[in-house]
Amino acid sequence: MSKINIVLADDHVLVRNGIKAMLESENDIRVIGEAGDGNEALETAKTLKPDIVVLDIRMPNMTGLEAAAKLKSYSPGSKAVILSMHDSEEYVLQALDAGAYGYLLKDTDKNEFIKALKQIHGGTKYFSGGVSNVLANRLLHTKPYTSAPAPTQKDDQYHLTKREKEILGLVIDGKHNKEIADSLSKSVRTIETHRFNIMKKLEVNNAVDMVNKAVKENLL
Amino acid sequence: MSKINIVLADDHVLVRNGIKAMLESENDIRVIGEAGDGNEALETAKTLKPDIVVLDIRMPNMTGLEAAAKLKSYSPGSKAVILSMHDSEEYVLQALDAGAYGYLLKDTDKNEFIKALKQIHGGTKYFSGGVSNVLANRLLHTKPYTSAPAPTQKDDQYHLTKREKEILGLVIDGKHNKEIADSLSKSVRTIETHRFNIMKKLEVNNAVDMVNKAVKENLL
DNA sequence: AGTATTTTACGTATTTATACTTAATTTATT
DNA sequence: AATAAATTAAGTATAAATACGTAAAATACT
Repeated sequence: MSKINIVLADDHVLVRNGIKAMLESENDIRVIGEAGDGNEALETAKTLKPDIVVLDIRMPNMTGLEAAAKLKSYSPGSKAVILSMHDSEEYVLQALDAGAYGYLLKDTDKNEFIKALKQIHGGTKYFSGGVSNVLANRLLHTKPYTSAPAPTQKDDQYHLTKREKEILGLVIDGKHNKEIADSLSKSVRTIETHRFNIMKKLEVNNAVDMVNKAVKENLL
Repeated sequence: MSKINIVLADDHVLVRNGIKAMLESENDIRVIGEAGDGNEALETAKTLKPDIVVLDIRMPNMTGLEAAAKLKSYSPGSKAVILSMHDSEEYVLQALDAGAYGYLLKDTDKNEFIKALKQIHGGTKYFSGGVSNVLANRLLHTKPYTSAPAPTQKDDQYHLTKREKEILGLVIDGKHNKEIADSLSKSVRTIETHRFNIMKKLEVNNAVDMVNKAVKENLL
């Protein structure tokens, strides 16, 4: 069996070196190229036709997500893997949407990283355990992901503050105001105020509709 | 911080011992109970109220999946984790549907296992990397999982009458009791009685949870 | 025809949510 | 330092939901 050829794209040389060192011990994996930004990653992939391109999500010129989406037209046989520090739902879903074969968190340990690369090379997607949560919840709440709904002003129309989102989340979990108040060490009146404000913002007039709308508009 | 209390359910003593040995080194995790089949797992959970119940998928009397589904009524605070040898799509999706917080493959290594338990204890779902593929594909190919064919007697546990379902549907639509009463030409008291009965049947104690459970259990 | 289930609805009491307003603190932003 | 935004929380009033128990009709099932 031939080695798995990798191209690493990350704007920090240090990070690239770290990953390279990590992979060096594994002798069926080989880093054949590196890139410092999205464009370069695509060009390198086009030239070297690696099996896998590891893309940092945050890079100059072009993000890893954009690069992942374009990868197949530069090197059809290469598979993109997104590397990220965050387990943000948006990112994970966008990665999926961009056709990425994996989404790895930066705190993934060596063993898992290698396991993931091998699995992906075998054609199976791999999402870090820390991220599977996002997929699971998305599936449970059964909205198939419709690629990015242009977070223009819609985001503002229903703009909720951090605290409001937190409380909304607890309401969605079926918690009573009293429970929420206790768990946040706040007065029940405060929670009531927040709920009132949330309902006003969402233009609804009862808790169930509030939850409905929150889920529908994905405000959590 | 207190330890994470675990109950292990697997029909093979050897497997239980293996897992126990694996977890022993971790000093914020403690195995407080064991069970050899699904029924026993539920009874043990009811008594010991562990944080997490690790359930082998294949067990005598009751499978891990069934036990996971019933766990919340035996020990509401406990989270179920399914342990399986297979990454079968059906199993994974059924685990999700049963409300499990995780799905771990039996070849999961020690580090990952512990990471998973901690993460799950923190309230975040964890699905083995080898399994995330299933979730990802399911999401991409966008058929939201419609809970398995005929859930045998589960149907009976939460059996709602036609009227109750009708009213539940209206509640889910965010209607107030007054509106429901008007649209059905019934008294508000009647609607209240129905709601009370529905909530008793679903073992919940507020409207949002009623809706949550109804959606989750697909009772409409 | 007789029994079981479902649907309807009242009583009574308690709790919780809704509907606003106002306003004192914190925390961010410029 | 000044302004804006967010968080907290009170007042006051009304409306609605929750928690049972009880029970008369209407339907369904054997």
